[in-house]
Amino acid sequence: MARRFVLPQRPHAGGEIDFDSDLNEQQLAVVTCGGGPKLVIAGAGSGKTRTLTYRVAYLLGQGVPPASILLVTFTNKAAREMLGRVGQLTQLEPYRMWGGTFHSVGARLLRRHAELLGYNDRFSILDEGDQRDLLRLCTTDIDVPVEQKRFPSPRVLASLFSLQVNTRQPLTDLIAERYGRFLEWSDAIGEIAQLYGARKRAANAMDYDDLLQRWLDLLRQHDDVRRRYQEQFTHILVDEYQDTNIVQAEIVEALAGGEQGGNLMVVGDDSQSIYAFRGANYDNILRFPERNAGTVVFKLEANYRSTPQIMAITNASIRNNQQQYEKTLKARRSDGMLPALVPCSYPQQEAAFVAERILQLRDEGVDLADIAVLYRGHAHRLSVETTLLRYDIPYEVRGGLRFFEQAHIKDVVAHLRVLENPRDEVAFRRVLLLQPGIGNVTAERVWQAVRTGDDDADAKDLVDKLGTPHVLSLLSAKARPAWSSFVTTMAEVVAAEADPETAIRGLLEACYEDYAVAKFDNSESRIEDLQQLAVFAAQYDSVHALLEELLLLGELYGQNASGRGAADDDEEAPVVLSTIHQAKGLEWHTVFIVHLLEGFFPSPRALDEADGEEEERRIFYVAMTRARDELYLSYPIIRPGGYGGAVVQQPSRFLQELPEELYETWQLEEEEVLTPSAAGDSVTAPQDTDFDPNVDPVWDDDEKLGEPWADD
DNA sequence: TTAAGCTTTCTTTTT
DNA sequence: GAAAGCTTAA
Repeated sequence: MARRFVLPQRPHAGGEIDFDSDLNEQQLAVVTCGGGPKLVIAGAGSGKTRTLTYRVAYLLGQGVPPASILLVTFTNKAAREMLGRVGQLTQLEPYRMWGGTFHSVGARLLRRHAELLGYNDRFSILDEGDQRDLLRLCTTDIDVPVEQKRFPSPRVLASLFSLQVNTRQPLTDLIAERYGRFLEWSDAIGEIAQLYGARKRAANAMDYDDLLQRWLDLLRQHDDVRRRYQEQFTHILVDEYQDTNIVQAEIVEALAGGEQGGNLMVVGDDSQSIYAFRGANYDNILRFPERNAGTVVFKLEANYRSTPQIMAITNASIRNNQQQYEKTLKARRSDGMLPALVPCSYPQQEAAFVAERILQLRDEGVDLADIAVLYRGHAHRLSVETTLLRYDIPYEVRGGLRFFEQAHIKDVVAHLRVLENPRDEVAFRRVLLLQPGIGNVTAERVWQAVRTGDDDADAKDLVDKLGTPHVLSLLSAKARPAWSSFVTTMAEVVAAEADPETAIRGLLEACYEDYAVAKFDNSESRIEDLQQLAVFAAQYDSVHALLEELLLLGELYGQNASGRGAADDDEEAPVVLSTIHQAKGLEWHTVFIVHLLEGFFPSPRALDEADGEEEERRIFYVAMTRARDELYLSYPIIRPGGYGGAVVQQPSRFLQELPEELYETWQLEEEEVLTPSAAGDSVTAPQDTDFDPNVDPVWDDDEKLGEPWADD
């Protein structure tokens, strides 16, 4: 009815970009290339992000409309940063471009077309915790003979079903391969898979894997939809392609397969593929040219990040892998110090070394925020964390429990989810179980009484039902007193509708604060978190937008995870503690990699998998290539064993295979002091030793330790 | 039927 | 060395 008036986006004057001087030859070739499938093998530190950014800017400059460009990245943060940068370069508003992770773009498209697949546009997204909750219900529903052997836990089931989607392997094969002991349960597991799928649908809910698989279904089953997006996305760029799985590859190939299609550019580094455990398929990048006829392969081989010394050691390490694209990274920086190999006696000493060296670096003028401590698994972070705390060095932990995954956050958010999607069984049960006097049995009854398959049902209907005499009759005497105030609260939240902040504050005051005090011993900090959540929610003008942010876009982590309230303004920006996986794509002046022990890194469980060792070596490679100037590889020779006894460990095989001339061994000596002195010079200057990583540096002893080494 | 208390099971990495 | 899961008491 209204007249359409199109406001074209035009580059402003001054938006001129000097491609020639901003990029090297290889980068420029990628940025300015023509149509057709493109594979860009981009070594670590080769300016991959820069190249992608300029490519997008270039396309816009060529007159490609922003809405025709789809940029898929590994994290949403990366997408935001890249598009923001494109915006700066081109003076165009970046919001018209499509950018994000596969999951977030998938969710966006699926909401548009949900009805075609039997969902509605307010479908819930189930995270892992929700997935497990639902799987538990499914397991209870099929009657497994209890007296027999153990049945796989929801966790195991979730990982099986996820791999089933992401790797396309038959369930029985997966069970046989990874959980042989559960083979006898294959039939029951298959049954649960069915049940789980049906229950997700009934709940109008998708888990992370559905966001990919349903997206592919959408493209495959609905030609008109597929054509529409093939026409829209004339340029598809995918970053970190080495970490995509089969479903993701098929999605982009389907999208790029249109008539003018084929403008698919994937960028990645096969040496940095570290997500096979969750179904990422190395073949995607290795065999991209086979799958996409006419592929032109580019290589970015100039490394601007690291010193030649660091590059020498990283290259030497990755050379031990068989499967990879041939490439030669060339150093562009001037010489720096040799990477340091630091054998330590025990974890506390290792942590002390890290802390002392950090203090020295700070004195030398290195920003704390430009220093990272990386480890293979979260468990390794503890000794470093406590030590940094003692040294009063501010730090920030990346990863671990995400903000949203903490119980108290999920509890409160579950209320909002019910309002958004009244069919969300998982969220509704969670809310019910918070009420006093209600356990599993009553929750089930109430759910059966109020559940609806009605597509258009809204939250108000649901809340109205909660107040009916019928529902009331299901409750035990214990549950009744609190019930009416619960129903009132929910009704108020419904009334607050579009305003997530008000809804959250209302919930807190009406009931959750009391609940938290009773339930958690650290209720204060949890309530504080929730206040933070309310503040955070204020930026969103709908519950819907808030939920999407929390579940998909969130790079939001727990407040309590940082050392000294790192966010405060006049505080120094903190040192970063992170798993290697979380460190992907980042870089620091100095990187410490700790706990490089055989038995930890490579992870023994990974070694069970085919090609497990190569993947672990790539993880090690990713870790080392994060460093620009200084790299410290350390390990404690004694680690506290799982059950009490300390165990002497070998250094990681990844250290043992490194040529000696590529690093320098630092021998730690403990200063002899009688008083517990403040941080001093207890870290010695580097010394030459003839250390051989095959031999324990301090003790020639390979047995279990009966006696503690204690401090001598 | 709930909820507390006790036992058991793991810990690789995450959108 | 914690969280989930099961048992048992109320």
